[in-house]
Amino acid sequence: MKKGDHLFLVDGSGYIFRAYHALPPLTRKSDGLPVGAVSGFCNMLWKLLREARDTSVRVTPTHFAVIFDYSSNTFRKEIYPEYKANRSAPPEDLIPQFGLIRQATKAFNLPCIEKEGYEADDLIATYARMAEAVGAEVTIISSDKDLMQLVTPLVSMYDSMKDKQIGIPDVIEKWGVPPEKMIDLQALTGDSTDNVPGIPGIGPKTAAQLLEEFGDLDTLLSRAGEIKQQKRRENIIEFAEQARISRQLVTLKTDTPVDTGLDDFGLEPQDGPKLVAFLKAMEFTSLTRRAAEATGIDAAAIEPSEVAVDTVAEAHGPDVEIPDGTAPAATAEKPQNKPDGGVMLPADLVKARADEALASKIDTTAYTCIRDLATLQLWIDEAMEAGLVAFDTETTSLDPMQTELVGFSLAIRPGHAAYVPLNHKSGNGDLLGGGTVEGQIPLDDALRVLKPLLENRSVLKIAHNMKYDWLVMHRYGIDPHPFDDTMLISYVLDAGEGTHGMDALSERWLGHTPIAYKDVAGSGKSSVTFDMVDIDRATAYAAEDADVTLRLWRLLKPRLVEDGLVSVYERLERPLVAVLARMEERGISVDRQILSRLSGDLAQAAAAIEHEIYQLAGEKLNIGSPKQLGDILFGKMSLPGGSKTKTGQWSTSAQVLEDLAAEGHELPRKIVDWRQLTKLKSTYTDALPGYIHPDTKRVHTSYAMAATSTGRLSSSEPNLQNIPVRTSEGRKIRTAFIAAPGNKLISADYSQIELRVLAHVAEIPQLTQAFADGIDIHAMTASEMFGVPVKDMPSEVRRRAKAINFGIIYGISAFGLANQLSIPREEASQYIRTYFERFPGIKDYMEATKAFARQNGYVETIFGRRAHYPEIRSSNPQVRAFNERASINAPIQGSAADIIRRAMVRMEPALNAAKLSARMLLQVHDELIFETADGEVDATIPIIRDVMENAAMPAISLSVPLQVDARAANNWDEAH
DNA sequence: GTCCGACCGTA
DNA sequence: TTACGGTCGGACG
Repeated sequence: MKKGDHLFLVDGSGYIFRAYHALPPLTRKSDGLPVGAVSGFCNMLWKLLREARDTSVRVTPTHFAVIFDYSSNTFRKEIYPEYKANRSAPPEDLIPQFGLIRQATKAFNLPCIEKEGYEADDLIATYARMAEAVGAEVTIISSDKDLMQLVTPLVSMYDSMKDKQIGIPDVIEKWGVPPEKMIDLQALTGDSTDNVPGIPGIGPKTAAQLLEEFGDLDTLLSRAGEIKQQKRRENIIEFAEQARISRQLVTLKTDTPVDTGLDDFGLEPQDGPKLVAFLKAMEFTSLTRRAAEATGIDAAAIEPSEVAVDTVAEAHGPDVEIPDGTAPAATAEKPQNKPDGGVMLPADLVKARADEALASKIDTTAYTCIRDLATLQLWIDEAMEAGLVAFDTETTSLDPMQTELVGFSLAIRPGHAAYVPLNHKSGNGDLLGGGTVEGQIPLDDALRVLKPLLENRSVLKIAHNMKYDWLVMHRYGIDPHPFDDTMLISYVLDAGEGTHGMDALSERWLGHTPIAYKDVAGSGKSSVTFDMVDIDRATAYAAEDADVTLRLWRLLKPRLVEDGLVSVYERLERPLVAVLARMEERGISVDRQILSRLSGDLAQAAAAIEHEIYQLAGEKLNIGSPKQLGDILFGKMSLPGGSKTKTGQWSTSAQVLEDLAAEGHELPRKIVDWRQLTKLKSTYTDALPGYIHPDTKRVHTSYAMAATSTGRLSSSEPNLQNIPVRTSEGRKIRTAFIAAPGNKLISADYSQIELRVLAHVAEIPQLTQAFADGIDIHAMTASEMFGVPVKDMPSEVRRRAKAINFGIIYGISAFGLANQLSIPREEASQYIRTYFERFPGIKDYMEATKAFARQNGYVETIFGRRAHYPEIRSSNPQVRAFNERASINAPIQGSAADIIRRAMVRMEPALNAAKLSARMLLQVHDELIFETADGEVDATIPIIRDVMENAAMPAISLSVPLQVDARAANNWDEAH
């Protein structure tokens, strides 16, 4: 930058608040996202930049930057803790706009500047002085009086909302003092909005008069005795120190350490497509049109950009790989409905959509069946025009890795839905297998016209359980995006409130029972695959699913905004869909021979024990039947003590049998051994080979994203999250999970993540310190509780402390702990009391969590995910106690689940950036399994560790470090 | 054929 | 004492 250049500095943060209050509220039509301040901001930038190109206007910028506050924790808080302490949380419908305005700045191709610990005003002051020093002119786009101290012959201000230039004469006219005395003036008057005290009874007029008379603040304070008016004199003397503090508070820092130099602010040409894409995403139609015209591009050809929405104030940080900013929503306030009406606020939209959903009836006879390419093209054109479409696939199997596409359905508006049959067969098949039904579009033709729709970035695809449809379509060479998933939206909104299947949601929200699958395809032995279903029946069923999905989306999506859950959905759920789909698609290699050999060994060992059991029991029996076992043990043999199950049967649990074995009985021991062997055989070594895919020769599990109340994933068909590890016999099964030739498996797991989360959320100093020091956490607990030194601690003492630590995470009860440790309940009770005495913060956390759950009906993770406990207020003490324990556990288990989700979302980009080929294969709650080429192992592990250990950042800065242990080997057993 | 309880594998 | 899914036996229709 040089003399003659002209720097524009926009006070972005100041603008947000002013625009929010000055402009009418405005929400995005499609989902009710509040965008009023964003709209005003974009219009202002547009105007400033248009004038910048208009050479007939005298003032034109050569350099341009938009400056934001980073957070309210600045050096001023240290000088004066009450500074800005009177500020309440911003209104909820303003919160998402903070992030959007930063994204708008980038869309306009302008530098977006912020710095932790400094206010926007300090950065503006610093840059203004830097520019002045090289002889450049500066215009500050703001009307904030706090910035007026910066005005000089070279620096002026511009109030964009009043279209008014502010120079030295304007400051004098308005405040009665020149700019350089503004600091002293503000020190005297104070500022109620920022909680700057000043001197009581002195307003701008008096302050100006006093400064005129005495020259400056210091002179005034030293000669205060000369003031004639008694009250004024007394006040100035009494509050002199307060005025000096005020001066420090209002004086802008002109030496802020800055990361970006002035030369980086050079005005770049507009990036038309980028700008139009953002404006389209915001649904600012007229500005989109103007921007497209001015930059000479076709707006219709530009796809809206994907915007990230923060719902929590101050949750923005510096640029990171993944835009971020989730944080607890507990401090956010409910949006205030504006009485002036006219504009739909989220709450109104939610209500309107709920009414609409219940009012409109679903007519399954009104759907279209599309049987020729021209009609399909018309529907696709219509969906393109609409910008959104509900989509659903119909297939031959529930397994997306095996299934074949039979048809698909589309819905563009409620009631406006169609089914496209592609591969229906005739039912009266003879030995030749029946024929393909006439009048279906050839699969390749249909996919050719469907692909541009599903991959068009300007058309939102809506599905219920998109991971399934994504996998199906991906196998046909299509990568659907962008998308919304009504199952996941429901999960984010209502986890813990029933299931999130489409039929249940339709029932719950639309008051409509969709056609049951079994009514179309039959059930059990008489069931047929969907390709054998009559096309008319299929049309009613399939098109209805798309219709219902669209209606659910219209109803549920706005609730995300109202409840402040947009970022949970957009950061923790939606991006994971494709990540998990790829993991499922990759599968993991399982060695059939190893399993087969283990199976044989287990069968032999079990058979031997079986004979011994028959001998000891004196008769043959079905050992797998707890009922028969109970009759023998406690009836015929009348062994002592057995407890009963809920249904009054004798319990034959491992615990009971172990206790009997400890008393010297032989039979119970044999039964326990037999159970272990047959469990391993039936559940693992016999079952797993059946899951090996015929083509890929790998095992492809399926992850359920919306199955748990806490935010954890679950795995099924097969469940790869419960592969044995605790016993050496069980661990042999893990040796069958192997890396492909030339590759290694890497296992990376978080160490003690839930206890670390507990230390963070409950703020327990001893735990935090122990994790910071990297010492044995259970031994530390034992030492604190029992006064035993950590060195040479008996293992039994440590074991008890460990059980208590886990108990705490589970919402401890004396009954449960007594059971776990096989000690009297009184003793367990005493342990818990001692624990709470040593770690009082734990007790506080538990009580606070229970109270929150009782008050709100849900609890929250550190990232704002909710887990609902509608029965926490039950009058049944057992039910209530159970819900209390679960609500204590959920924030801990759920926060850990959120952390690993964040790691998973970031993992692929991080590996790609490092040019590594490692593939993420499995997730086991606190562990990730990868497969990578032999030669890349050493380079890959540090990347994995880095992503996992920093996964909470920057949204949450944990008070404890996260530690990840990672190892590579040829099989899962050795890698773990 | 379908459902539920008991049991047990994991974090 | 939290969160899951799979297998089995046994009862029901």
